[in-house]
Amino acid sequence: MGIYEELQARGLIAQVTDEAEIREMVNAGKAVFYIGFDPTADSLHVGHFMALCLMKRLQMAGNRPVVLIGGGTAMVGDPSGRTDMRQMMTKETIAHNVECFKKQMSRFIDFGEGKAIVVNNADWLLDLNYVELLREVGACFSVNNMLRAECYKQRMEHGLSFLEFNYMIMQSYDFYHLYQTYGCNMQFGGDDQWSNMLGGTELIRRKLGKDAYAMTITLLLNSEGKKMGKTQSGAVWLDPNKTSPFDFYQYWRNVADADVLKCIRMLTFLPLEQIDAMDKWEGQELNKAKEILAYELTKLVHGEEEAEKAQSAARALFVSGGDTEHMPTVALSAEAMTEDGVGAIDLLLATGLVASRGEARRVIEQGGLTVDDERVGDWRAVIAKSAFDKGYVVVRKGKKSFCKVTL
RNA sequence: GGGGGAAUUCCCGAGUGGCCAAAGGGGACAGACUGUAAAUCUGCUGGCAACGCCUUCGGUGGUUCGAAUCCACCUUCCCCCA
Repeated sequence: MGIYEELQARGLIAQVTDEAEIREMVNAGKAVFYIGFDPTADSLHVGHFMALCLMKRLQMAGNRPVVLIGGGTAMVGDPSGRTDMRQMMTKETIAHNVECFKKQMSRFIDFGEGKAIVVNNADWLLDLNYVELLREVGACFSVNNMLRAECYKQRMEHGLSFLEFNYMIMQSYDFYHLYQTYGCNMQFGGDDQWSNMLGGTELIRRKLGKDAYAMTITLLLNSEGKKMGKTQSGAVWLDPNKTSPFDFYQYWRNVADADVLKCIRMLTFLPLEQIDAMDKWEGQELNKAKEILAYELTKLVHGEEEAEKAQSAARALFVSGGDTEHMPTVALSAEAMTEDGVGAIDLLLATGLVASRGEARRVIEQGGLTVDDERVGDWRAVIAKSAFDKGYVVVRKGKKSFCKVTL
């Protein structure tokens, strides 16, 4: 089985320009391909992670990856799949984000001699001359066609600035540039990038009369059709300071039944035979699959040690008798603890699990607070100092939020 | 360039002088049921030293005893005509 077939079996391939050609090239390890990442935040998230994994798989099959960081395109902002305009970012923010991206990526991709390379499109886009560019590539684009592109459709209803309209041209120019500079003949990207990518192959064909290829990765959607990797409070980040390994683990541990196998197939590096065996699992057995998914992904992103810690902390909380060593921990401030002990509201507030005293009171009134497995039903209750004799108490809000509190 | 409309709490969206911390829905959170799942039912959803007080309806000023609501200017967005 070639790499192309494997990608297919994992459900990673969404659209391709020329299946036969791409299959042959990729399986033979002859592709020089690029994936673009716009540095719109100071950390990569799960969506990027998928792309990086794809890169890794293809690299392992002998293909040469080019990581393109969109320091230039980020100045414009990609309107694809968005209903609102992007916040304009300052040059300083973008430069900072570029650095953060590079650091995180080196964890997944081998940038050793003759392996993958990193480029930043700011290096060629920022120096472009407007009129020259218009004459050189602007002539190759049909506005009629562009307006028909899927990525602009949504925005046609709400308004699209000329700035963002040019995003497709920037991205196309990137591909054209990389084709000429590095012989890069293939582009990968999220499925929402399809029209932008086609713009590039079209430009190369018109300008150079050569064929270039594009392939998109299936977007990771849950069974309700929503993008995965997002929580109430935002994206699931790869930076441990933005999303702790424990929270990262818990995110995957809690995916819906219908999504587990899909995630394992698409995101992990487990052999397909093993995954196929899991496919037969049902009901409670799926919990095992969720644990595997959470463990494997945490290991890939944060390393084996962190994955072990997260797993053991999770088991400690949900399965009795585990060790509490790796649970998220907070120290109680000296003021909160009086002679008698600490008020239930103050204790809950100290964990950071609630945002205000009002919310803390509400949670307690509704029976959501547990201290060392004892439900505290009265918000006026005081947790005796002696409860801390062992050095800590375990505070639990609802079913899934925990925190160990030390003195 | 001309004309018309819009901005409300996490999101959508009612509200056009006091009865408004602001209907309704969604989401989130908590409880019951469970498998750390889904579905369902219930509660709850600005803050606080809490029968009261404070902050909030794009921004800044103003009218008024009293403004989300009226007026002026500003900002942003949408639609129509060029």
